[in-house]
Amino acid sequence: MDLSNDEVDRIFRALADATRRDIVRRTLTEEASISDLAHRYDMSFAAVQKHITVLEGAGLVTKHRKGRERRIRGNPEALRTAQTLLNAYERIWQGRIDRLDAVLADN
Amino acid sequence: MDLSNDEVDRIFRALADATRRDIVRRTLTEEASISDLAHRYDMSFAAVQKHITVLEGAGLVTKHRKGRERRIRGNPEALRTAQTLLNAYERIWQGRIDRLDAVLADN
DNA sequence: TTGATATACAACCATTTGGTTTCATATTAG
DNA sequence: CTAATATGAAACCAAATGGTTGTATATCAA
Repeated sequence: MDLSNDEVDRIFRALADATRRDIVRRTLTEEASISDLAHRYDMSFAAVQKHITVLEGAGLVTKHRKGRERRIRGNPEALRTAQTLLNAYERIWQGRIDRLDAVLADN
Repeated sequence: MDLSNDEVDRIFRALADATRRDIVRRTLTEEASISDLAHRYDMSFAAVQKHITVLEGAGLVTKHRKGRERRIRGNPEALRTAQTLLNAYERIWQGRIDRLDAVLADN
């Protein structure tokens, strides 16, 4: 795994917004174009586009071109990264480990 | 569990900062005063105090008075809340559930 | 070819965030 | 009592965030 603090920051930051969590949820089961998604929220196309950029930067979704569309797909890998992190904190609390080296890189 | 979006926002937001994650990590195994913690980071006492306020607002740590000190203790309960959330997304991806009602409140 | 649709991107704005310094107050130690 | 320590809280600041509108470009449909 081997994560930098910045990567972890980006993942949790991206998850700290209800619209973005909803985009992840939807695209985990079914990919969607940006306009598909933009229809669903009460904000501009550009705002949704920005949310998707944040999610992409955190690795929580991927984009791929499909004609004139960009299809967005949720990436369960990044979610598992966050889960692993939280599990590590849980193990710290249980006293079974005292460091995060197994998960975090040294940079 | 029954969480509002705002509560979830606050938890993930609080976790999206390396200093705050470190405070949680330390105080999960051993409580500490604010000055104890402030010593450890290269920033002002007030800055650390603010990070602790953010963590407390998210329920990730609790404060309790001990003489002139305030002891900070990590709260594994809030961590488990985040874990539960992420597990729900995992189950969505696996097609085993398609909603988050079990975890999220309707407000 | 032309018009409609899908996306990208820039400029702008208000609010929030993460830091600072400073001052006030409470508590403990001598 | 007095000095030192621990905390709280305000005022301030730069940068980031989350939204907007407007414009440009690419692709599809008729």
